[in-house]
Amino acid sequence: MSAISTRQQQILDFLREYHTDRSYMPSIREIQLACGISSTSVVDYNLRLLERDGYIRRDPDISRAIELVGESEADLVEVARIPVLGAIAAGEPIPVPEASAYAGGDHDSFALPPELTPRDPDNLYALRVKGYSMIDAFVTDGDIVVLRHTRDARNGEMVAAWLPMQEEATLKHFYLEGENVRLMPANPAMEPIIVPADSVQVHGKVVAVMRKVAA
Amino acid sequence: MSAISTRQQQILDFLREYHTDRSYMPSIREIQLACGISSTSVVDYNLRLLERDGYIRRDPDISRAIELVGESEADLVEVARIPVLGAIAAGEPIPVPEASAYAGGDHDSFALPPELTPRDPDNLYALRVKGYSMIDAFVTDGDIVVLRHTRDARNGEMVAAWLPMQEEATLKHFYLEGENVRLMPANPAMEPIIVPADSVQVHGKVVAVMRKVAA
DNA sequence: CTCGGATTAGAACGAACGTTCTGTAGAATA
DNA sequence: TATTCTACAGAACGTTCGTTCTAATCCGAG
Repeated sequence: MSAISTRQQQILDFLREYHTDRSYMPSIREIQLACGISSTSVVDYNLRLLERDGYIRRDPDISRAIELVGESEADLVEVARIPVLGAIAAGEPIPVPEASAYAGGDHDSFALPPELTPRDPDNLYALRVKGYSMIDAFVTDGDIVVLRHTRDARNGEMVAAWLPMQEEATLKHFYLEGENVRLMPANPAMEPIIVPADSVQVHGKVVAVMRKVAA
Repeated sequence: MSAISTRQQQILDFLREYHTDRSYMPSIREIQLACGISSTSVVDYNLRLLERDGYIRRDPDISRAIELVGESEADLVEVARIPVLGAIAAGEPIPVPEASAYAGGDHDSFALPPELTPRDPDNLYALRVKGYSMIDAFVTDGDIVVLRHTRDARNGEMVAAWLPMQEEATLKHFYLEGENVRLMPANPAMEPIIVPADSVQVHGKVVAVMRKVAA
């Protein structure tokens, strides 16, 4: 790509701005007006140069058929939108996802970055952490935990579990040992909990944790 | 949204297909042709219904100004790509971002979800956490910490600091108190560190933390 | 059956729009 | 100085395109 004139940069900037606003491209006369150009032929002239140099692509005879090549589209990333179903706190039952929740439910949603998205992005939901009861899992008040809804876990996986006897919600590593379940804190300095297998309700596996640090 | 007729579904499908191919929308006559409709007025009629029911949005008098609301555009999210400059560990100096790093450097990059992106997404970089020395900040091995590069912090902000005397990197809340700096662990059960202000190098403020939990 | 709303047809109008032609002014080149 | 290339200006032409008007057809409710 060769260097670009002020005029062409101006047009390019306007194209980007206009497109993010309206999701379609301006007409030549709109470019003319916005950039203070006195003739449509000048716009056409510069668009030709921009196309020759590979900044845009045009479809002849078609209105507003300008495409920005590369860049602008490049940092648009496809992310999984997952619903935030509610909060998880020590003494409160864990919200249960209904089938409808994953679709276009009226929940808040959260964009999980691709780096944290599992191969299989189904049955994911998120909960906001309330309180400081899960610091043994390096999770603190205000964090978002992303869960995959499942009723059974494999050994070693971190699960969100509800203990009906204790009336307690917790995030622990899961180990099934015969009749019992051992729930191991992520922090090895803390003590495990061992409870009968039938008094543990696994609500999902923890997939990711994210935290926005207050300014 | 009310139910949708076969014809309208057909048009909607064509809009999606056409848009992914060309990145702009078809004209009414192109819709007519593609869907085997005998009159442009029928296309217009059905587009009106689609707009009334909230499936699309149109800009009157403007060619090809049809927007698909929600869905197709919705899971494409503009995210900030931030460079991962290296690792942060207790006994190792904190990597310093060079000016070139933020641009098209050859670093790994990470897509920060919009929910965690600050108003001002400049000077952001990320570090991978090595080891378990920062559990008092609820940060553990393998976490990604997102930092905003700055040399001075305001009281209360969580910073990434390097203590040259102790040769130690740490994440703590920052409080300047006269000649000294008090570094408070996020976990209130831990003890603060108080050091002379000139023996603390603030490398950046912590903006976000993210963790992928092992399957 | 009749009535009324929903859907389709055909045609035409006029605005929006891309394109092209002619011409000018300045900078670069020789 | 003469020449050429770049950038801009103004106007006009011919499509493309959204819109509208009228009328026909279909179909379920009463």
